[in-house]
Amino acid sequence: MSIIPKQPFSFDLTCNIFSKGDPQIEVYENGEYRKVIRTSQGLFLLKVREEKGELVINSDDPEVLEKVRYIFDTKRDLQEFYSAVTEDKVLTNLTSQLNGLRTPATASVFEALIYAIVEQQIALKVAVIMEKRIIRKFGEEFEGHYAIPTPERLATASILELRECGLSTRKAEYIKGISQAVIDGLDLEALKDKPDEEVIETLIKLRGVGLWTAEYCMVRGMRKLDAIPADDLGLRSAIGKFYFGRRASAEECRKIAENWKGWRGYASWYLLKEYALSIGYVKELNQKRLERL
DNA sequence: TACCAGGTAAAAA
DNA sequence: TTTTTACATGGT
Repeated sequence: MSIIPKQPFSFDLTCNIFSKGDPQIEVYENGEYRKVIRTSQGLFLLKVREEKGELVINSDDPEVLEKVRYIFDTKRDLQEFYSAVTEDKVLTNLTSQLNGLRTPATASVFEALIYAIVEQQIALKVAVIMEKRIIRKFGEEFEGHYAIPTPERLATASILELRECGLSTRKAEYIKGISQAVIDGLDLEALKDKPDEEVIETLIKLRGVGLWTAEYCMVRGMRKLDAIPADDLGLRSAIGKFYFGRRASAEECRKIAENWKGWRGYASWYLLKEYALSIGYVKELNQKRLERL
């Protein structure tokens, strides 16, 4: 089955962050995105490719297709975002360079929340190593791949087992606590439909979840596109580079972001993408463009 | 070798 | 109430 995404849409740019991913967890290689997802039918090894502007999926299950639409944000009209930020020169430049880039979401809110905890304070590269250890250790094996661990599995993991993945005792406790809260009835998925303030209020009641973690989770796991993790070091560096010539403070970030109202999540993703994740890619892309001229 | 890194809760002041 | 500290570990 295939999906026709709303243009502009760039599968290659959107998947780029997975190009160095773990082939057994989540990866983009040889033009194919691959990940084990959880549906009401159980686990499924999702494979997505782009052909002639359409996303080709190895399933015709409506639930899987809807998941793909969600992960790659295929229904959104990016032109609305581009039009909304035309007064911002920095962003206008980026939106033309990164035309069609979507923010890839996690398949579940829980997944984003766990990543957020792991990524607190430590270097992103270190965090990614730990995340892979956690998934390999606690995730169910399926067709040679590993699924994202369930709250049930993480809640019953021992502190020692989690620490063996490199986590601090504290973060191990956070992850167990959040998993237990989900088991006890906290419906993270339902938060997607609640107003931003209510989501933040709910999330920061959890031990280990501060404002940064809540906002990160909203952007990465809920498509709350107006949320912005202003405390994020990477974002503060990115905004700083473009608007201040030094690392910006969280307050300065929120102030700049007022201009992007309605699209703060997307705007910050474009800035981060350029600044930290794929500067090389954009350069390479532009180089290819030049060569063609 | 230190020091830093997409923070947070708990202790100390 | 506000400020400081501990935490884990891989890069640089």
